[in-house]
Amino acid sequence: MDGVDKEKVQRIVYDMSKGSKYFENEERKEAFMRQKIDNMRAQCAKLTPTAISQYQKVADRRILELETKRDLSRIWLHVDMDAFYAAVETLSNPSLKGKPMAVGGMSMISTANYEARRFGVRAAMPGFIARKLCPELIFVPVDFKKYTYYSDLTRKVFQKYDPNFMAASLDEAYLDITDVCKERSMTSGEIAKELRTTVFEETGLTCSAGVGSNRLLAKVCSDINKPNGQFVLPNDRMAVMTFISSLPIRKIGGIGKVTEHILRDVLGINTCEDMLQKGGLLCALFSRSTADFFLSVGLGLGQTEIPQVRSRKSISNERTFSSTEDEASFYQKLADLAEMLSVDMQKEGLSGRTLTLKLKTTTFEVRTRAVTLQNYICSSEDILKYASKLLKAELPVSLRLIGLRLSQFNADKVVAPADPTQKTLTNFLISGDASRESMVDSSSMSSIVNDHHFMNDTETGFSMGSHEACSYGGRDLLDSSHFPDLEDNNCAIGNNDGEMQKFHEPLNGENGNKVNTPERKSCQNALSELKADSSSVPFAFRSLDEENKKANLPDDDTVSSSNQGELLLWVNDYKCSLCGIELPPCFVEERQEHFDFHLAERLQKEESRCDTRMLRHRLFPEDNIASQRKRKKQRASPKDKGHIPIDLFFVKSSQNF
DNA sequence: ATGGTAGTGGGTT
DNA sequence: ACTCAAACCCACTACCAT
Repeated sequence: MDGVDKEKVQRIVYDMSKGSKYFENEERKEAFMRQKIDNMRAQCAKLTPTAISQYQKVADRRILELETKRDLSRIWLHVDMDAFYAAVETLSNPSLKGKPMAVGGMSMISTANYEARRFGVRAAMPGFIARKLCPELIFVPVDFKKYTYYSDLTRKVFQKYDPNFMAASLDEAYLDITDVCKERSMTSGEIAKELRTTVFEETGLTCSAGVGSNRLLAKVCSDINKPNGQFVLPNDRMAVMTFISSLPIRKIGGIGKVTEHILRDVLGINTCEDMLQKGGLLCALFSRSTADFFLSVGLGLGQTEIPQVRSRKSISNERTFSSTEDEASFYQKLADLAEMLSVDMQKEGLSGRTLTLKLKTTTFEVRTRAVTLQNYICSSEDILKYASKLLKAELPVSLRLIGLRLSQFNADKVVAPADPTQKTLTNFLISGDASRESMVDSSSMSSIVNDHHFMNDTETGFSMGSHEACSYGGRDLLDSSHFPDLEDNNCAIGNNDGEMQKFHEPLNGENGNKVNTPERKSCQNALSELKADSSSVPFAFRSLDEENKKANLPDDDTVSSSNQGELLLWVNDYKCSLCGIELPPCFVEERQEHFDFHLAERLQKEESRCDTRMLRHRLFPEDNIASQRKRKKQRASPKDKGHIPIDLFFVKSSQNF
């Protein structure tokens, strides 16, 4: 954009943000990024000349291999509507024409028209800053219905050129125009021009187009003569290499601010061509998939295939509100989100077994906490039940956002869960272990993908974003290796605070003890349950342990040596590890009955060949209990040491035998 | 002990 | 008084098998 006073814009944005919680969080993030860059630099410096030349060889070979995959046979067109939301709003209110306008509100704007952009107003900029940059800026609230309507109109046009076109968003699409070019004996540029004209005729909206031999290139091209323009990159290797050579890496989809920064500051990479020159270092510092992506960018390669139908993997919703510590309002918001999510799930006929709670604290720190269930859920009651448990473990906390996500869908849209439960009991009875068989399958599948790494990123901690989406779909193999009915201890609430937190913990002195470590979390769980019912919890494994030690029976491997699946545990102090039924700790008698039920099942099966001593050994294998207890204890943080974790115990003692 | 895998959290786009 | 949704990648950990 010409005529934008960049420095003035930057100063205003800075002045408006400075001192805010948001700004402080941005500074933390930047500090973290600088740390990452320093780590990578150190790693670079450690490389010996021989190692570098080794990696260079690896890179050269990789480049040759990637080159063989170059496909110049397809013609891809990327269409991008110009300032889509703003343009639609101008259509429905022509008085906005020629005036600086933004779609959104004071807190955030989605799109700005070109008049507003001249003032430095941008998408994803908060409205109050935009207004400072351009006091006469007109704000128009978002109206997705309208945008969807116009998006559908454009898609009807796209369909005429490629019935299988790929919609990337409401305002972007990829079309494979190879066939239509051939059939109508037109050049790709002519097709692009005609398509843009038709879109304008049908909608009154302008768009920009890019043509290239793959989607990555087409996308870059559509940006070149924007707005209301187009650019064609011929399907010719030399043309592609020339085009790519001077192209700044930031223009590539999948390379954003952070990646650009890292590549520039660590390796001195500015253009796509530099990717090839520094191929050795890229292979030395990044995982194979990431290095492959970078190298293929250097070669101007991209996806040319129409991807297999990608089913959606999660549904989520989240809401921002003014910061509060009020727990009652948290639960109200949670209930609303659960209701909305449930409606969305049922609209799609889906149910999921992993529920993720997302929180953004007042200081803009984002946390997610997830639980994977044994059964699939989609009702708002179930969602709210588990979401509340997740949230409870985080209290007290001051929040500005809560979100919920359901994932790990049932593949075949059957809502009835039942199956995992059944299998568990069966496994229990036959002393078999379905998970073992499943694991064989999944490991053999993923070994295809994980056969080789240049090296891992342990030290750098660098993680690449969604480049896979526009490069190689190799990881998709992994998706089919999730067996929904796989029987695991999958009810544990995980909590793995990442490096980010570790890093800024020290910077965050007064808050340091509030960080939720896994230890703290599990203790909080246990504690809250204790509060709910501190008197009636039977706690029997101490004596049990002793008993079994004395028994010290010889191995009875004749049936199976597997101990797993045979213990009755109350996972999270709530759920039977054998069949998934939920019984809170206070249901003491019910729990005993439940245990008896499993026991009776087991006895029937075993009676014929086992004496009771053997049975007891199988039911109470000391190692398992002891080791699980040990692990639980290790997780307890020093200050909570006094509390015994109670989310693991037997209902009945061995006296029954 | 060692190595592979699934689940989870967090970052990035 | 700095959004929302969805995908993917990596690090870490617990767990399991050998």
